[in-house]
Amino acid sequence: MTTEEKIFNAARIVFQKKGFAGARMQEIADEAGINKAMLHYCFKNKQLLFEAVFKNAFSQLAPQINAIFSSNETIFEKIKQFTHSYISFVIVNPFLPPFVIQEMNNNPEFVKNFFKNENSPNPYLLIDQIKKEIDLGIIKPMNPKQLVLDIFSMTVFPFAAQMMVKGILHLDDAEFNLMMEERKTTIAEQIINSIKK
Amino acid sequence: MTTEEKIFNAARIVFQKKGFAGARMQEIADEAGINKAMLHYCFKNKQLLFEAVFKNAFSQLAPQINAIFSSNETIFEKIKQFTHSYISFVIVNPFLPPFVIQEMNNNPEFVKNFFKNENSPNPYLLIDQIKKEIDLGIIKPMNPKQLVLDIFSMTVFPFAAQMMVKGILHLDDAEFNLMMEERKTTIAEQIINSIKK
DNA sequence: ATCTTTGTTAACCAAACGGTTAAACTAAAA
DNA sequence: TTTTAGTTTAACCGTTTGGTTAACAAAGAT
Repeated sequence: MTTEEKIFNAARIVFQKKGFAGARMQEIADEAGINKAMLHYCFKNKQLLFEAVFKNAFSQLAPQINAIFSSNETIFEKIKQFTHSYISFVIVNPFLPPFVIQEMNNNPEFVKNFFKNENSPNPYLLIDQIKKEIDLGIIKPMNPKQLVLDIFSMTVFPFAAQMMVKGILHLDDAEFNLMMEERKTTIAEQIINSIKK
Repeated sequence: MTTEEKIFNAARIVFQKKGFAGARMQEIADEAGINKAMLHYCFKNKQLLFEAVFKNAFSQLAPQINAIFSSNETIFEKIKQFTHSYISFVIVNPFLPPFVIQEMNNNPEFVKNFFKNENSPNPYLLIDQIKKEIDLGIIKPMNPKQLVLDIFSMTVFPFAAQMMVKGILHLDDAEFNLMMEERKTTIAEQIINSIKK
C-alpha cells in the first residue's frame, strides 16, 4: 500500500467519524502511521484531502445506482434491485450515509458544485419511467418524485440515522444488521404493494 | 429577551448550521450581539451550551411524539397523527433532524447517555400495540420494529437529508415544502395500505 | 452612604490547529 | 561513486480557538 493510499484510508476513517470540522490533520497522520507533513506533501491541504475522500465515496455509489436506474427493467424490478444493491453496499460502508448528510448540511455550496460537476445519482430516467407506467395504468397516479423519495427514505434513513435508530429501538449491531438484511426484500415488496394498481 | 435567551437562540442557530465542532464561540457571541465572555459567564463552556441546545431541541419533539404513541387510538390513526404532526413540526424547524443525526454520529457516547437520562421518544407502546393488532388479524404479520422504522424513515428522511434531496430532485424551497405538505397525508395512506389485511 | 451581588466588557493567554521549511534519507540513474 | 530526483521527517510558525482575568457599571441590600 502506497503512502498516498495509507493517508487516503486514514482520512476516510477520521473524516467519516468526526466530519470535516471535527477531523484533525494530526489524527489522520497518526491513523496512517506517517508524519503530518506528508499529508500536505500528498494532498496539499485539508480541503483537498477531504474533497478526494468525498468524491471517492460518491463515485463508489453513483455508478451502481445509475446502472440500475437506466436499465430496461420494469420499475418494480428496479425498486427490488436498488434496495437490495444499496443496502448491501452500505452494510459494508455504514459510515457513508451520515457522512454525506452531515457535510451536505455543513457545506451546502461545496456540495451543490459537486452535484453539478461530478457524476451524481440521476433519478430522472426513473422519474420518466414512473410517469409512463402511470399513464399505462400499471401503477397508481402519484407524484413520481414522491415515489423516488419514498424509495430513498426507506433504504437510506436507517443507515443515515443509525445511532438514533439503534438508541430508540434498543438494537445492538447484530440485531441492526439482521433487520437491514430483512429490509433488502421487504422494503421493495411494501412499496410495490402500495403503488401497483 | 434576556441575555441568556439571546445567547441560547444564537447558539441554536450556529450549532444547527455548523455542528458542534464547526461552531465558533465568537460567532455565537456575534450572532447574539454580546461579548464572548458572556457565553462563559452564562453557560460555563461550549459543551454545556451545546447540551442545553441539544436537550431543548429534543424536548420540543419527544412529548408530542409520546403523546401520540400512548393515546388510545388505533395504529392506523396513530400513524396518521404522527406523520402529520411531525412534518408540521419540522417544516417550522427544518434544521433539527440533520443536526440531531450529525451529533449522534460525531458524539455517540454523549447521545447514548442522553437517551438513558432524558425523556426520549419511546416507541415501545406503539410496538406492543402493533403486536396485538397483528395477533387480532388487523394488520399483516411482520416485525413491529420494521414498521416503526418505516414510519420514521418516510417522515424524517426528507428533512434529515434535505440538502441532498433538493440537489438530486432539483427542488427549490417552495417545491420542497409543497412535497412535504403532500406527504403529511400520503405517507400514512401508503403505509396503512401496505400493512392492512 | 457603603457594601455586595449581578451583569458586561476589553484585553489577554495557553493550547491546539493547519500549514511550512529545510534538512535528512532513499534508491535509482549517470 | 556521484548525482539527482523523489520521500519522509523533526522542528518550527502564524493564526485561531476556547477559555480566563480584571476592571467596571448598575442595582439592591445593610
